[in-house]
Amino acid sequence: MPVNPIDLRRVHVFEKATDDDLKLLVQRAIERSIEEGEFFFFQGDPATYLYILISGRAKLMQTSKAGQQVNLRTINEWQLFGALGAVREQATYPATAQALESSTALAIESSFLHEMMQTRPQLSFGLMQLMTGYIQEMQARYRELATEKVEQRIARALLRLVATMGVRVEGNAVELTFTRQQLAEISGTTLFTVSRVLSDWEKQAIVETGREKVRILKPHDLVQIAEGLNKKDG
Amino acid sequence: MPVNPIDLRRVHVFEKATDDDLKLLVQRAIERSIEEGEFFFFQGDPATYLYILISGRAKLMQTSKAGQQVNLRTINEWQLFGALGAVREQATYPATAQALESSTALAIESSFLHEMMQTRPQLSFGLMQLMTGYIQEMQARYRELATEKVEQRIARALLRLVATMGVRVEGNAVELTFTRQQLAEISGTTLFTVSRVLSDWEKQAIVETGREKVRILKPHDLVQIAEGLNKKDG
DNA sequence: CTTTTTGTTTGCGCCAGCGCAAAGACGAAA
DNA sequence: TTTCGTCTTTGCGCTGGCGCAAACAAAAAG
Repeated sequence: MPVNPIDLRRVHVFEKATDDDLKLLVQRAIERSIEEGEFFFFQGDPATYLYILISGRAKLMQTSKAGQQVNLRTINEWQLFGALGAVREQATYPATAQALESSTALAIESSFLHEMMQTRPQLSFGLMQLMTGYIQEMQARYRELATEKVEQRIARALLRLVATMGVRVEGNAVELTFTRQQLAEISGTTLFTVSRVLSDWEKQAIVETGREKVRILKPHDLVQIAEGLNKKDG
Repeated sequence: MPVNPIDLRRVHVFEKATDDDLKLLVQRAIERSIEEGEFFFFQGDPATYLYILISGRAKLMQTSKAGQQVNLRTINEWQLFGALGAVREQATYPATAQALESSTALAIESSFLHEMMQTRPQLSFGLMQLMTGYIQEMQARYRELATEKVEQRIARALLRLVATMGVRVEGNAVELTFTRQQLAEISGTTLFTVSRVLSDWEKQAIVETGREKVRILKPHDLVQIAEGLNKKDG
């Protein structure tokens, strides 16, 4: 089903675009639907299209020569990804985008956005803001990985996920749908360690766990842990 | 001593700027010289100026609430830093910039560059390219930290430093000037571990070390190590 | 229903790398 | 030269967190 141009306003980068520009974008866009586990693009492919996720969920990940993977971030609805090609000619995607569930995205030619930005500074600023956001997030995550203990990192990962995609259930509990494996990748550890830590927290009634489920009962305690202030009842 | 506008071309972002624009920038710039160990700005300060390092060397670092530090990158001559404020109004610096040696930089008001970018798409693209470069580097470093062993990370850090600031000496050896502590911060480990690893490599004649000096004799061996292919004579 | 697949938990062994301490080496200054 | 401060090395003990294996649990498929 066709996308309403107005909906594109939900994409931060296009917040201040004119109605006409949005219409242009939608006209030039191709809709691509893929199944869970399939790929929008692979690391190393020429970055000819940029994508806007309109339904579903995807992840960006990076692989080293030795074949080891890390998750860079999770993409939710109305988020832009793969936009690098609009900046640098002949760029290749620095990461792989894989659908976490059946997903649909709008694909727009990178060169088209590039052209539009030539005459629309607002668009450039929008994209730059998106980029500075990434830079800051990556810097923060890098610092966390370098200086913090696993427990802190898992806590932080959970809090970040709550902010972007938590679903409020009864009371002030919030529920997340994630496998231990995914959580491990996000927080840079192993599924075993995640499982052990979550079991610990469950004993302390900070969370409730289930298959592919984490329900957060005491967010404040998680914040304490994330900031390294949980000096054993200090 | 005054900066020649033409020299600003050495800054990637200004590569394609007109002579007039460069002149404008220099006119609006303030020269700031600081001593080793002093600061251009602190994390959390309002990002009112952006800087171009014209001599010396500086580092960008980030501190967590708990006071732990990481180095984000080293800034060399003719590199732009602290440019975030030109993108987002009322932004604050997400990192602290400290001089590694006596350094001089041009300070330009963020709002001024912001204004210029309104009418000069080339400038925006230049800045975006800088940003995508950072994003990619941070992503790569994050992956390395998450998946690679210390030895690999130290090797990688050395190779990166060689590329940006290595000084060629006799033969094809390259020399770097860094304390073990700095190398440790860059590669996300401790000065002890760096020392041990370098001693190892010295025994294998891959490097020669001295006080604040690392001379790389066999870069190729380092590349092997960095890529995790040094399976004990595999 | 049964079987298969996918996800989770937990025990156990192990080791890379950290932290400390103490000694050594180098460079600068006097 | 000696002194002083900074940087480096190395031994030693310790532990956080990884990796494997095996059992268990829940969902999906048949």
